[in-house]
Amino acid sequence: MHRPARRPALKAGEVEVRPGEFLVLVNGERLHLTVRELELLTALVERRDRIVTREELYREVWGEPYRKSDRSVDVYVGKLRQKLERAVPGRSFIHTHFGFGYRFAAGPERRRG
Amino acid sequence: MHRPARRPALKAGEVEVRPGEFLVLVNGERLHLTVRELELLTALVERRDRIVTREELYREVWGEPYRKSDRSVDVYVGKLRQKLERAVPGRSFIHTHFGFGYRFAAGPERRRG
DNA sequence: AGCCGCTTTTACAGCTTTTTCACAGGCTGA
DNA sequence: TCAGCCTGTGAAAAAGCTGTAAAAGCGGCT
Repeated sequence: MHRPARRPALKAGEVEVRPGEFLVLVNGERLHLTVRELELLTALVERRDRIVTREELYREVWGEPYRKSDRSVDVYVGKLRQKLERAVPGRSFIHTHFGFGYRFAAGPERRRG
Repeated sequence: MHRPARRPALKAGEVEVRPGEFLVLVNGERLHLTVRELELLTALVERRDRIVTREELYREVWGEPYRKSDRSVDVYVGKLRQKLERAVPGRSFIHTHFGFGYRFAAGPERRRG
């Protein structure tokens, strides 16, 4: 893993991630996450509004090559969704793109191009 | 699932394809495509204004030799036409050249061939 | 040891996509 | 015009992907 020791805080809508402080705030409330959950959420928020493959997420968070049979990313996306849903009911942050990967989006669709 | 990592964005009239981001924009709006649809559209746009045989398309997208009885290319051209028609009614991007193949064209016709 | 919390793996149901099939209709050369 | 190959397309079958609960694994702690 080659991430800098100090990683900047990221804000995406209601979600604020401060990886360096091991802290996630949702609407100002602390969200209790495990290490893996925090790292995966950080990776997703760093890449917000983009479709990210499982391979990229796995490499970034687990630090080793992805095996297609490995479902860890899916399982942790599930955990994050549960916790985010409890924090902000009715809102969905992590979107599935079938066959491609996942995309974190906090705001309304951003127009691109 | 994902092919060459960094493929450049392509723009052809109203259609912009960003294969590296798994993204297609039509008049700035995201067009939701499946993996095969995206790859086929990318192959066509990369060869825009040229007649492309099914053999070439099949090799490029499916990565294996074409069998003459295989209608996959036709089926997916149909799917792309439907989705493009919904995005830009009245415009047709993918033209059939009977006995030869297909041709993607976004701009006005330059000449007949 | 037993318990606890976290991570990884497994299993399977439910979906979506892809492939294949069948047939209607189109095109072309003779 | 007609026979015969080509193309469009809906639909069924096959393949593949995702969500998720539950089991199994792994340290650390008391």
